[in-house]
Amino acid sequence: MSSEAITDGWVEQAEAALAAAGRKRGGARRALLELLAAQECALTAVEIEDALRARSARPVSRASVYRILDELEALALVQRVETGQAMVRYERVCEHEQHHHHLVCDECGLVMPFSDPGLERAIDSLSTRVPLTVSEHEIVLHGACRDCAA
Amino acid sequence: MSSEAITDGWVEQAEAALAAAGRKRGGARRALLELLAAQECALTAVEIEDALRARSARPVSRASVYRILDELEALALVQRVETGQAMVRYERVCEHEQHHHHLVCDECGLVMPFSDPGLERAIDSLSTRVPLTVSEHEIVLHGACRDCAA
DNA sequence: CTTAATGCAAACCGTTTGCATTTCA
DNA sequence: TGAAATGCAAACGGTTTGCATTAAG
Repeated sequence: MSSEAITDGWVEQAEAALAAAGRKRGGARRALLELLAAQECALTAVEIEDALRARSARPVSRASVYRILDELEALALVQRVETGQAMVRYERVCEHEQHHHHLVCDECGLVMPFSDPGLERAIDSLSTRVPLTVSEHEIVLHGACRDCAA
Repeated sequence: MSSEAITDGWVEQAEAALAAAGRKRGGARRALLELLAAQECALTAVEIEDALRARSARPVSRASVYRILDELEALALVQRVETGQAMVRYERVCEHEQHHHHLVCDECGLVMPFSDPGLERAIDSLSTRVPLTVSEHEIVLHGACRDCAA
């Protein structure tokens, strides 16, 4: 399916990284990995929990969702996205995939990904001139989406 | 003092905007405005509350701090800054002042302002090509500050 | 006087933790 | 069998709300 093509073995990459870190396998985590692999953009913990319950996929408790996301974040397999919407969002990080950022509609809460080479260049150059060893950056543009602006 | 020179009458501008919106004046809000006017970078609600209590300035209750910040944000006099540190930060918005963004040290929590014309240009141009009527943007670079990276 | 401003304490809600149980290697 | 994984429910902590009181216009 298309989602597998897009993620290009991200689930396997994640499992390998976890194994290398001495972790055992588990069904809850596997289900969560597969869900994230199929997403185009960031989800909240609750959205993840609901999706796993709804999809007849293995239900995973809220606590496990957070714990698993934390582990994945520590291994840089997942990234937090702060959209200013009270809850944190999470999405997979895939090396072979183009880095993207987010557009947030402050009216309806819609979150969309976007990417822009010029912006990446500006950030990369900036990163070398700043009193911080930059590990990550996150750009969020706020505004009104097409439907809401209409 | 330098803080007044920097803020260039922001307190008065804010009071005027509030009056125009039909609001009455109040001591708590005034104290909060003066505190924000004197800051160089974003503060959390708790930091604001503590600063007002400590400085022998008028103490302001936590609830009022949040309510006042919400009002000021609605009038675009104050801006939220999401640093991914669990609590939101707030800082004044001053038209006559150069727009800045933030560096966050993920080790010690230090938050520093920075600005970069190239980045602003990239964002402005980007804003016209994206399916969102952009009202605001926020850039946060995460990493390790000089002390923590050492 | 009429409405906004404020304080206090309780409610909220996303997230984290403690503990008992199950599963993997 | 020993360590990691998971679920459940309680605890946490930042933020918001309800309600009574005070103060501005």
